[in-house]
Amino acid sequence: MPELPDVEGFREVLDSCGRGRRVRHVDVRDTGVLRGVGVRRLRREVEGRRLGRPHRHGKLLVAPVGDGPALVWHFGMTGELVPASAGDPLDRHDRVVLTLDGERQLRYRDQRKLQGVRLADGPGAVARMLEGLGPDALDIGRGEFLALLAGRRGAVKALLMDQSAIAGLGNLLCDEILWRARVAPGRPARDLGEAEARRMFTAMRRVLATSCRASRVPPRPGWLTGHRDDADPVCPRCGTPLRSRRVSGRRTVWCPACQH
DNA sequence: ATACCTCCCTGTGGGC
DNA sequence: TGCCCACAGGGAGGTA
Repeated sequence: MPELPDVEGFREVLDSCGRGRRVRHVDVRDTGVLRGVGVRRLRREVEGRRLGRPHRHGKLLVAPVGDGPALVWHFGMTGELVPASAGDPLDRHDRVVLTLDGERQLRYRDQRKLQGVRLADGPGAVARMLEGLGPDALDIGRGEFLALLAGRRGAVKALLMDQSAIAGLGNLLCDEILWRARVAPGRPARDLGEAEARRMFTAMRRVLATSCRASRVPPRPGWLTGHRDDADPVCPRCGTPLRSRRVSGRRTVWCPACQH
């Protein structure tokens, strides 16, 4: 699930429910989601400290605890951050439960455990975790975006999906952006014309803005995302049957009539 | 630099 | 009904 808009929603959850509150207890219910940190060190570094202002870069969510370390979440395909009360029944996929002041809880819920939680010792460690990522998709300027496209000969969708080039876009967002900009996913990025490249940037901004408001890529009837799982999906713009194939290892859906 | 492959996990839905 | 496989909105690491 989680792409930039989803993680932005988790950041808001963390900010509104967690910021300024002390972590009373860390309950690791499944160590399979801990990355590079064990239960003991996690508890020692986090329990008793207050959550700071959370920060998101791409699909990573960084939550400072106290004045030193930070929790760093990556939600994989199925992760989410769920606000709860201590008395609420646990979900079978609640992997890590933070109990805060006032019986509040933040639960890291994740079915597949493809990614998980890391602990950064301090600001330097946070920076190292982020250093492989490109600029955040919400921050990148048009000039920088156009330069990115011009510098790649591979498929434009592969570029958008590459977190080291631009951080935050996932499979659904990429397909939606390409569909809105009327660009076929397999086109070599550097072959795009000026007008196409500008449409790509505009589409990215609009799709991100709307998706962030919904904290997800909304499966609206007028969006490609609203139809990709239909039995016989057709383009919501022109009615042409949609096509589907793998691009950069992911299912890619596009309209052969409006995307060139 | 880029395209492919496998692997990491769990759950679901379809075909047989 | 049961079994097996492919696939699912994540990424890393290795190979050509």
